[in-house]
Amino acid sequence: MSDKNTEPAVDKVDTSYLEGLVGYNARRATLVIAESFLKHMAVHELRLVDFSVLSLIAHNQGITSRQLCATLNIQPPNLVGMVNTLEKRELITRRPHPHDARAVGLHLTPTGKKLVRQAEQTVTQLEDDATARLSAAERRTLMQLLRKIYA
Amino acid sequence: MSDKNTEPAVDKVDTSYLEGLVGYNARRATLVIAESFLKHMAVHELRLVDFSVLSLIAHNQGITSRQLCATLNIQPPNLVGMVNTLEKRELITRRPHPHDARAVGLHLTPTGKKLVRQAEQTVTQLEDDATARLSAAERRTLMQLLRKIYA
DNA sequence: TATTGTTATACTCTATAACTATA
DNA sequence: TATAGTTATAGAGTATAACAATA
Repeated sequence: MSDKNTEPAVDKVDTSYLEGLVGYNARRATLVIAESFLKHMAVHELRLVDFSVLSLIAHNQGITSRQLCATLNIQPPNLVGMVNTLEKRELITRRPHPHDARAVGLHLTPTGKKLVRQAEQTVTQLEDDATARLSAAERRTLMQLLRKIYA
Repeated sequence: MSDKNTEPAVDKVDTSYLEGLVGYNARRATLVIAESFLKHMAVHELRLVDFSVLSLIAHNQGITSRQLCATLNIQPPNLVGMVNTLEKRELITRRPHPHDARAVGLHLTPTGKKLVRQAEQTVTQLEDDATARLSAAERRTLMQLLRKIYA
């Protein structure tokens, strides 16, 4: 065949348009951190959402499932299994809510408290790694700017 | 029952720990933008990933499926259906790759080009809305800091 | 041997409808 | 009438194994 082939081939992919979007950059950064999170949290057998739930219970002893769902944007049916699993692992307990017989307060067990302490240390390390190329001031700026988008 | 109930109840949920994490803030911001994206892109019948694929083809005529997968972190089997759908909608065409008979070059049709132009305008508007509380300088800083995390 | 594109398939994540007990 | 927690279920999204055609 003669070589006057006019079909274009792509050498290096031009991503400049997408890189000009905040959404694209936020998504890529989030995925990188989430991947690191998944890997580092494997030793504790926790996923991202499990850690968020445990940490919120740790800092809000007696929080209800509904409050967790509202805070983390989880649908109530999707939380049920997670809470059951955490309870079976004896990381949390359900106790009656003081003012509302429909609701159940969630509390950490001593084992749960210990795990949260360890997991939060892991997260601190992981966050330091992920933001290693940022100064402390840049890190604060970044979180401030992100909050302006979602809050 | 006597009211010396010692069970704690949570009034306002304390999220300060999670808000101190870059990953948490990045995730929340990403979800807010993604939700807006989904809503605004509904008129074009495009999801986030469809737009990314179309936009990359627009700026890289002749790009292959593999290159799209590598750029967007998609598994090849998951791209097949998307490309088929876009082809059925007559937004893209497959043409032989000039140097590699295994590969297929992806190209926009005139209809596809028109849709990408419209969709990119929608995205610009949407990004402006999402970052309305940021100055132009802050927007640039935000993208720069996010890139330092994932690049 | 390695890579492109593909099929089949499974697993996770997320969303909705409907029920019960209580407010 | 509304809300908390739950069950069942469906739909997206994402991942792996294996194959034919070509490098």
